[in-house]
Amino acid sequence: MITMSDVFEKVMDLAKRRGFIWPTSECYGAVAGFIDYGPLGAMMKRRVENIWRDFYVIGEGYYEIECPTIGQEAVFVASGHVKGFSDKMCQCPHCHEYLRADHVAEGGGVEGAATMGNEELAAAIAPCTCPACEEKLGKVEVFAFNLMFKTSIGPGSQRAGYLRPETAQGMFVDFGRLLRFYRDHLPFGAVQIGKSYRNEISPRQGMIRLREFTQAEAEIFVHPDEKDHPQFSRYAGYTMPLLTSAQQLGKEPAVTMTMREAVDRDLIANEYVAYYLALTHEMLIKIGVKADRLRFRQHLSDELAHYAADCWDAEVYSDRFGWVETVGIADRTDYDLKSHAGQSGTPMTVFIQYDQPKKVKRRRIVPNMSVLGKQYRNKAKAVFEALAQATPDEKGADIEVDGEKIHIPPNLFEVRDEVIEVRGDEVIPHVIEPSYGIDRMCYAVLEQAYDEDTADGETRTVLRLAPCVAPIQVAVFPLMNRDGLDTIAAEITQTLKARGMMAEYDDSSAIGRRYRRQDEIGTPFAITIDYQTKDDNSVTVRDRDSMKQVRIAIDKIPDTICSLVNGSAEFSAL
RNA sequence: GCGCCGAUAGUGUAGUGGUUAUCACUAGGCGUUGCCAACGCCUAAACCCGGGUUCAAGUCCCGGUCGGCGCACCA
Repeated sequence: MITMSDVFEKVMDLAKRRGFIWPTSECYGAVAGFIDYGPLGAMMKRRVENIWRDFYVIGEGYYEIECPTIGQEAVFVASGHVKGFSDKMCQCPHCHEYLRADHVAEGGGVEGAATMGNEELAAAIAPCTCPACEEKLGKVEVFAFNLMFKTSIGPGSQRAGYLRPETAQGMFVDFGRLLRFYRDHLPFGAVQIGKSYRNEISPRQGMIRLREFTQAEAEIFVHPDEKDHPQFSRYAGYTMPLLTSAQQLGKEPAVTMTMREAVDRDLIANEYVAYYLALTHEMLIKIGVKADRLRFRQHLSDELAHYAADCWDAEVYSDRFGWVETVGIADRTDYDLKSHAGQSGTPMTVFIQYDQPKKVKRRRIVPNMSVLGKQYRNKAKAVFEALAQATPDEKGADIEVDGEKIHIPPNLFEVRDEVIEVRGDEVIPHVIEPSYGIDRMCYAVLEQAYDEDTADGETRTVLRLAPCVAPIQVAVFPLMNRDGLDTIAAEITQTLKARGMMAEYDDSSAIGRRYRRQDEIGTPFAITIDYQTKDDNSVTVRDRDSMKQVRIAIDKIPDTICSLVNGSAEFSAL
């Protein structure tokens, strides 16, 4: 282990130098909040994404969909992003500091700032002092800063579009199609991996806060009364440290307990949330996050979105940035589907059939259309509607239409009591949403993998990447670049590639240098062809972390390397 | 956005306003080399961008961009 105060800089340096990530469009000057993944970074990121797919698409059976990254305005009106994703801001005329206008107002004792319009708020904060320079603000302009990138769709810019600030909305608006795809059954889920965009005011911290970033989100639609996960037994006994809201308020350390216990004690809202907390824990460990640098923190009531029933963040500890929110797992209730149903006019419900149809008594009031229609003419429709809701007695029914009280005598309608069969309910599903920040996961993987040790008195830089996320899975070296060793090495490389392995052949310079080069980019295994190979068809396999070597037969190479990379075999057991 | 600090080959760096911009590593070529950054020879490669001051700017000044830190922001 190394103790380095600034792993961040070393990791970023290595990332730039060896082609993991670098600033975008450097020849024109980079742009804050945007990065390029280089050859090795893009490869590693795909591996992380594919492990995510293994868990959600293959494991859970939630199919992946792909929606546009530009959405029309209505989508984000419904989601609340057009209104709620913007902050009311103002600029101090004295020190030119940008300030949150509503925060200034609250600090100055103004009530109801959150609901004020821009002009009203500007007037309200005029007597307040600037929190930065403590001058009296006076006349300022309050303006909205929306964190969404806005664009226009088609010529003439009649139609507003936004770059999506999250992938989630695509799955919500596709609800009807997805429901039919899953043959009208709850629960079901859909997932999406893709770019999202937020026009951050001041992005910082390398790849932690980006203006364009990759999200992997799952939207799991469940019956609101059935939040027990059918496969919960898989994780019922799974333990991990939980930092509940109570623990945080009491400044107590995280508690470790099983998921079963956490749900039973109501620390986690339901089995679904608990299941995905555990699944997330398992996945983050698999990609190489260290258990002691991973915790799950529950949102406090004041940071919980108003519609959410429960929300937990998986936080990964960074030497540079402290605890970084990397995954969010929320029970979003029926908020999103309700919003889109309301905005679009399309019902977003599932018909849940009863085991037995219910017989329900119903009173129906049938108006005498021909008489009432003539009598009330253009008001007739409103009269019929009011009458249907009325509770008539033997003297007739008293209704009110447009403020006018109307008496309908009993001979102008008929009251029918009937028994009808109700076969089920229309239910708005609740949504369980695990949402992963892929870029942050990649950063965590790199930072935690970075290590320096001493080999032969020299410092060795080594990325201890989990074999399953390492960009290059195996390197193949001929000990000498002659005597046929190079052709044997080239053949082995081809064989490995034919098995789908990312194998790299290298015959340049000294063998030690080649090992070091691969150590630095995290290649877990190296095969060396030496003179003994020509005698007995065996090669050495070298382990990156221990630098130990074992001999294996050439024909065993593909199977052995595959098992080592996918984790079904350990090097130490060879 | 504000404030402070910084920016020189791929990386890390030296560089009092005045020669052909220093050194190391890295990378490429050739040779050598029987397992962990070996060696020899050769080669490639940089003053962030735009103004200004000056006879002369990598160096001083102003603006911008990017990066780091603090503030603010982070549905």
